[in-house]
Amino acid sequence: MGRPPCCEKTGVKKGPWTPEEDIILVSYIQEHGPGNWRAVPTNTGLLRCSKSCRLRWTNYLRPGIKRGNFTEHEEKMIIHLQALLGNRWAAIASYLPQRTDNDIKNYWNTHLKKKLNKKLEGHDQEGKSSSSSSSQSKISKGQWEKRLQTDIHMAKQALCEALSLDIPSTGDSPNNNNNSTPNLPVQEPVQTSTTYASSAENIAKLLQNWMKNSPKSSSQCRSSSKTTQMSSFNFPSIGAVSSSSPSEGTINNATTQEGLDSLFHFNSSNNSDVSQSMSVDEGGNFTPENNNAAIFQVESKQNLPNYNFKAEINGSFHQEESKPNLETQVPLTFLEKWLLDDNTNAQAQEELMGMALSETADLF
DNA sequence: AAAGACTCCAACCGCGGCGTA
DNA sequence: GTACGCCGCGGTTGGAGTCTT
Repeated sequence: MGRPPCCEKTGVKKGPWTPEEDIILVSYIQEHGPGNWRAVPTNTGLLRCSKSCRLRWTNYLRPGIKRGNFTEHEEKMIIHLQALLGNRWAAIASYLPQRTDNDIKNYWNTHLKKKLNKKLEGHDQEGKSSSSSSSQSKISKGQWEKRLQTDIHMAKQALCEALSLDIPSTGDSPNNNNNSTPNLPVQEPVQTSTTYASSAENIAKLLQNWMKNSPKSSSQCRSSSKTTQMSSFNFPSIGAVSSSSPSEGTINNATTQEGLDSLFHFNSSNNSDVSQSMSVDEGGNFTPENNNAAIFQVESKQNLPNYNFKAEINGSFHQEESKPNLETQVPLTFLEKWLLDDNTNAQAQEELMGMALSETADLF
């Protein structure tokens, strides 16, 4: 019949992840690659449910995540995509591969919503003051969105039908993630070769913070970028944590210098996805082998489901999503073309972004 | 300086789709 | 065909940090 339960509800740790847990998770994924989340807690000895592990990886530890402020361009992208797709954050995030859906969702809820509300209110005030508003401006936002979504839906259906004749299967895309636009022909909008800050940098920061934190304090402090700097470093005993998983040797190695090297020098030859260059000095201090940012060399490996990276010497990444070239001859609406276009058309995007929503509505 | 209000975001929860036994 | 588990998604929450009074 069915499978064993995902995870026992009892004895599962909740709350913020400690740096130690992060290290264990990262090293495990480095070894085995992402996926098969159910096996992660049992194999690593982490007292976390598989869901929590997956979330931690996808939202925080995963390579390629950009942190910090959203750029104006990203902001505009999100606003427009939200207008198009609604609160389908995963779909929106697929157009901003450096950002997680959680990040985008948070940013929307905390910043953009308010921003737009203010703008909307301002517009309302203007509308009230000037009675001779155009007939178009009378269309409420809700109506406009409905119309937009209907149009998109119809366009997608037409595209899907057309593609089903021309392309036997589009399901092989490694990024075909069952998101809410499954029928959209996936010429993935993400950059085929985009340079951006290493998110492995996140892990570097994390590791640096962790190195600076004492194990005791680390359980108190959050492992986010907000983590306060600690003055001393005591290397925690990861081996102790991994004692519950004797079958996994890699984690036990981490207590030795060799183990550390193997931990920080991601260069697995099988299906591991990341390779990093870092060093740990005599005092156990973690030092990236470059001045400011740690260099993580992340190379494209074959079996990686989602992310292939090429590293540059300056520590930035090229993300090369190995997607099938689904160049189609099917006519697209202007806006969908724009959405499906890659980021090399930044200027065109900027122009489109500059348009008012009411203007983009005319494109349909 | 202290207390309360507010902001932000990592993490949790619950649901639905899909795959598997 | 059915039941069950896994995975991914969107909504929500908890609490640390920051701002205001």
